[in-house]
Amino acid sequence: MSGDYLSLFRSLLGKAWLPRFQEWKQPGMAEKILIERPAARGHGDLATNLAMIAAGAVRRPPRELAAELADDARQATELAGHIETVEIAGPGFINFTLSNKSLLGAAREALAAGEGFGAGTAPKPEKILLEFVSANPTGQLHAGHARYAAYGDSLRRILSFAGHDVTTEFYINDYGSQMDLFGRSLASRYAQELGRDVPFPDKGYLGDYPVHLAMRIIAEAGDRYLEEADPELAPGAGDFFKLIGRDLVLEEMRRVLEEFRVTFDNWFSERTLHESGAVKQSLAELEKAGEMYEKDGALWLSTTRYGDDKDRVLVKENGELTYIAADIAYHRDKLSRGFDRLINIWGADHHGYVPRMKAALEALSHDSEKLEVIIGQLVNIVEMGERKQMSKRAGTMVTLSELIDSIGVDAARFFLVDRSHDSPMDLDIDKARMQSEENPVYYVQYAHARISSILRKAREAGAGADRPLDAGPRPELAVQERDLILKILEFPGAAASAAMTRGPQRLTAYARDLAAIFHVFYHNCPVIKAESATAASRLALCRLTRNVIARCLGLVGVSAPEAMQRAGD
RNA sequence: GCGCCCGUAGCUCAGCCGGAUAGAGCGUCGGCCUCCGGAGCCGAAGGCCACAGGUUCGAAUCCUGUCGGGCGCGCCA
Repeated sequence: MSGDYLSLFRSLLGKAWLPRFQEWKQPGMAEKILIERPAARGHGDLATNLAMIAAGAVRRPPRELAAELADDARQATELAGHIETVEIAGPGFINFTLSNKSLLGAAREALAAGEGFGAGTAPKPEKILLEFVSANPTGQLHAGHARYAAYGDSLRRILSFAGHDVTTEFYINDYGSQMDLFGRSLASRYAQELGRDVPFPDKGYLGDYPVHLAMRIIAEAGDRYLEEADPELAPGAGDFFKLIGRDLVLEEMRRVLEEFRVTFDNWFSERTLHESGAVKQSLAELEKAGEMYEKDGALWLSTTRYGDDKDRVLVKENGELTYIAADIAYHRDKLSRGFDRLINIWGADHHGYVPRMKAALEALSHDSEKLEVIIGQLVNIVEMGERKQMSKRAGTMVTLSELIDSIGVDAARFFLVDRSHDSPMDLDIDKARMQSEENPVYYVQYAHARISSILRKAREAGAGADRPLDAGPRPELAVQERDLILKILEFPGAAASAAMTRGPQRLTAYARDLAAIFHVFYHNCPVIKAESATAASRLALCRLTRNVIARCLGLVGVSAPEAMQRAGD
């Protein structure tokens, strides 16, 4: 946790106050110290509400406790040099004003920490498997997938930065009745394109996409598979085509995801679980553990024993396996790979599935606490002020590819991740396109470009752009300069909070704040034009600010440009 | 009917392990470019934090209920 000044300050306070906690017989109090930035400027740089928390336990007036704590802080050798003033205010807040020297020292350390500033905040680093998107390989990725892709990939970056060992995985649902239907739809379109009438299956995959796939197959292989496409001649026609189709679809998905800056360490095929016997094996294990029973000709798993609201069928009456049978084997496989935690990102339409999956893991004597399912709310497409459901059939589907084309990767990723994953989102594609130039992402990127420009100018002028932050004495700091440093010092906390709450929007919000504070600093504090020592110090502060902005953007997969193109060009 | 999520400025949404005067972007109105990038800054208007109770010194935040919206409740995936 290098460069985390606020944590350091907290632990110094804990040390200074330890005798007082012992006197109050509240030895655990040090854990409860919460350091915040007060909302109002008159309330100092940092504040703690500890006296008010303690008042309840000690049964004494908060202001009285605050007075004692404030005295201790003023006299503590640990804090000497860090603190300018300590004041009590309101119902019992203790407000600290930090010394310029301490602030500059903190900024210097943050700069020296470089890439490591704010990294490694996880209290207990874990080996994590993060599974997301996992779309059926039967069509294109849509805006809903885009949301989960942006969210999941940001989470990968954020959790890794916090010190976790993260592996990402895309589960390919390439087995079962949907795939069969897809294969038969594709076979039919292929034959039809070649002039042979092979009937289109009932409830098959409509739309242009299977037709495009068929045409691609023709472009590559001509009519070579024509006999294969006809179920009259080849009983396994669907099987043949679904595998070709799957590969084409996956290739396309991978390409679009990469363009969206989302990559997966593993692509895991459901089919392989059936072929390797892994599904049968986990069924046998459940059977052996006495967790299964037969009813109505089907095989059931007693998930109700572990909190599910009804038992679930694993083997259907007709002998086919249900989706969850394979999913159990899949999660068993994940756990066998030695992960401390499995994080799954599922759409809200799958949330009812969580209890049965956890129950299944319990039935296999696994700790279901290891499975963390994050439910992402859905994306509504808004057109002409009207909400439409995302539907492949109704043609109201906006694809990831279209989204990238209309607003670009940066704006799309920032937009998708800027609101919390558990509130539903409206996406008006036309509005998004029109407003793309006013997207908040540019506000943050502009600050980065502006700083880059200042640093370029300084370097050209030989103004010492690379001099260390503490070059020369700097007894004075402008308020805007103090605000900027204090905001930067919040970064490790923001990154930690984003990781802990699985909330990338903490970082986009933080980045916006930081950019705003930088713009204010810029308008009030000359950098290059300041006298030499001040200029050197401010240039270093600019570098630090740029690093942090770039880091925030990088953690959500958004680029940090050295220069912005002018709007309207 | 039961379960999960959401209800905060005109719009899109942060804040939700309780804290001081509730924030941002967009939109509206008024200022600021001989000066390091005006995609910026400064100011103004705009809020019973859905509603009603409860816990607390203190509630947008925690608990209960009501209303409104989304999503589930398959031998589909």
